[in-house]
Formats: sequence, structure tokens, C-alpha cells
Amino acid sequence: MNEIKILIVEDDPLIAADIEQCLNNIDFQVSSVVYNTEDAVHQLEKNTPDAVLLDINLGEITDGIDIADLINKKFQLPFLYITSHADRQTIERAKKTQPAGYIIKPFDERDILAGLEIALYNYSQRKNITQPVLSYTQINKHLSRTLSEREFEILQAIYDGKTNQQMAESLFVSVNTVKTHITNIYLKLDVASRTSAIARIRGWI
Amino acid sequence: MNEIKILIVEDDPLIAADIEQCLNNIDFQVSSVVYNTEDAVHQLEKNTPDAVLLDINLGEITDGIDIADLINKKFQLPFLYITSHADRQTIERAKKTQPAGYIIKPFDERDILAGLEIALYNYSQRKNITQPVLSYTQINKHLSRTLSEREFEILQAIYDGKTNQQMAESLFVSVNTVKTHITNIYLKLDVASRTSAIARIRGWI
DNA sequence: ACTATCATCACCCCTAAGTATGATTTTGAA
DNA sequence: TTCAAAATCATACTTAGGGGTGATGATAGT
Repeated sequence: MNEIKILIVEDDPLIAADIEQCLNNIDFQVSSVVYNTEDAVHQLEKNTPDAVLLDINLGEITDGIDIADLINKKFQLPFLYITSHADRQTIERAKKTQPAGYIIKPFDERDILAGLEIALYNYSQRKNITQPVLSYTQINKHLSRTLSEREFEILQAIYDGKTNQQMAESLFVSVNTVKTHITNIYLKLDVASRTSAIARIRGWI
Repeated sequence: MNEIKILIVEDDPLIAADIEQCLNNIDFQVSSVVYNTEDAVHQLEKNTPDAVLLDINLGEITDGIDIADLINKKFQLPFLYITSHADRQTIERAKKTQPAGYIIKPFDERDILAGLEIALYNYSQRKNITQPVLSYTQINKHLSRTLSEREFEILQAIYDGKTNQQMAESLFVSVNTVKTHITNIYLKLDVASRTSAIARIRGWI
């Protein structure tokens, strides 16, 4: 059984029930169903869910997008819009809140399943990323003389704090070869040491 | 006119044409339509798009999820799946590639508009997260034996790619002193070189 | 007053890192 | 086929980085 708790914000009781039914079918727990902003805030504070499904039009002055703003400011939870509003203006406003998804009514169980699974997974991954991965193309975008793939491998190893000896072993080449590659990398990056190479590419990744 | 270029990977020519039509209607440029993995890779390399729409089932050994893996490894572009496969197994595999969205067929112009707009916006926002500066307290949170302020200064200089000589000059101390500090930093960080020190703290900032 | 931490410096030794130069082989594009 | 780039390796040299040990004065906490 899934322990993931979802908060539903939807002013139409019929649709709310429908969403709730879907969530039950796909083994998500509904932490609460609320019909307005005030209750939504209350639930977010007292019974913090793992993710939120937001209707945009709530028939009051504040709407789902305002709630999204609040989630970003105070709670930092993943949320998805479920709405029938798919016009440019609404999407334009909605995207600025960086939602994890945008499900357009009439929705389908699978839309919610896929949307939530991806939202939750992405959220959990992003929470513990700080290790930015080097990208070959990303680095080369900044260079007139581009790195070869082998050189890029070496640069990655330097970035990971490896010694020349370790690189030689893991790449099955001699230390001399590693040194040659490094010399060429330094030429292209216009640096003269490992640490300055790392500092140089830091802004690029 | 929108200059955003989208790559479509879809093996069914009818659906591909349909997607292309949708993109045109909502003012996105189609950079290319490809039917298999090989062409997809080629397009990614030669005519890098701003985002990718991926069908999962391509009727070959490799599928859209493999292409997604490749995008993450080498290109780091936002991508959305457009597929009729919405079973748990597929979603489970797909979510691991951290897609920006998952559009289930039969799709609708608005699904694509909302999905792409949000994907592109989120991507652009996440890209310019400013490189966090080293923070003294942040580093020490992770250490049992904390760095002194002087040691932290030295660590910053290492992080910036400075040599011991340069540090000695800018801090008005002897190179020997710098070395002593560095030795102590290494002890506390449990590393044995500048580069591994940088790699170690990378996860903390 | 005693102790711990910090910042400072010195000297020795050793190795990893970096520089210079040159060579061979493979491969892919013109 | 020819040419250029890439990957491989070698040898020799220089230097920066790192390990070990020990010492001194300053400061702050118990």
C-alpha cells in the first residue's frame, strides 16, 4: 500500500469525488479534499501532503495559481494543475509557478497516475541533487577548440577528484597518456592546473 | 513568432504529422521529425532542439526511454513523452528518466501547449540557479571537526583554483603557513588533494 | 593558571602534477 | 588516397603540492 498523501483542491464536489476515486484506484492516499484557498492553507500547514492537485478556477477571488505561489514560498511541495482552463493566458500565468504538470479536463486515471508518479520522482531526485553532472556538449559550447570525447572523460575524472594514476587504471592506459590528454585539455581551457580547470568550467554546468 | 525548436520522435507517420500540425498551430517550430533512435541521435547532435517529444514505442529494440537516457547523459534537454503506454511498468521505467511531462494518447493541442510551455519554463528557470557561493556554516554543518575561519578562506581559494603561492600573497602569509592550513583542512575533510577536497564539498553547497 | 585552539613559520623529503618534445597507429573526412 | 585529428606511449626535466615534525605567540575558555 502506498503511503503517499495527496491534497486535492477542487471546488466542484463532483469532480473532486472523481479525482478522489482515481487516486484510490491507483493506490494513493487522499490526505484531504478542500474547496477553497483558506482550507487549502490550513491543510498544508496541519496535515502536510506529499503532493497537491490544484484546480485553477475555484470560484473565489484567489485561485489555484495563488495557492501554487504559496506552496512555492512556504511549503515547496510538488503540485499539478487539473483544470479545464488551457488558454494561453492561463498557461502563461500557471507556468510561472513551475508546476510539475498540467492535466486538462476531462482527465483520465492514467493522466493522474503518470503525472503524480513523475512529479514525485522528479521532486525526490531534485531534493538530493547537488552533484551537477558534466555534459560534453555543454562544455564544448564554451570552447573554440572542442574537447574530444576522451579528453572529456579525463576532465570528468579530474572533476571527480581522481589522480592521474587512478585515471590511468580505470581507463586502461598509461599515466603518460593521461598526462598528454591533460596537457591538451589545459590548452583548450586555457588553464594550467586541475583546480583552475574545475573553477573554469564551474560556471558552465 | 516563436523560435523554439522541437524535435519529434515518433514512428507512426500519421501521429507524427498530427503532432507536427499541433506544434505549428501553437507556434512552435518543428526542428525535425524522426522515426528511429539513430536519426534521433543524429538530430540531437547536428541540430540541437530546445525540447523533445518522445514516443515510447518505436518498433525497434531501443525505445523512447533509451533516447531519454541519452538526452540526460549527453544533452540535458527537457523532453516529454507522448505515448499510449500508460501502464504501471512503463511509467515506472519512464519516470526514472525524469521527464518534464507525460502526455497520453489520444492527445490534444492544449496538452502539448501546456506541457511544452511548462517544460521549457521550468528548464530555463532551473538552468540559471545561481551557483551557490561557499558558505562557512554550510560546510561546517557536515563536519565533526569544524574549519576555522582562516581555513575556510584557504578552502575558498582552493575552490577558486588558486595556487599556494597566490594564496600566500593575497593573505600576506608565507607559503609554509598556507601549507599547514591545507594539511589541517585535508584532515578535517578526510581527503588528500585539492581536487578531492573540491569534489567532497561539492555535494554540500 | 592552565589548557585548547588558532595562526604563524621552518625544514626536510617525496611524489604527483605539469612541460616539452617526439613518435606511432587508427580513423574518418576531403 | 591523402591529410588531419585523435589516441596512444616514452623519456626527461621542473615544480607545485603534500606529509611529517616541531616550534612560537596569541587568545579564549574553564
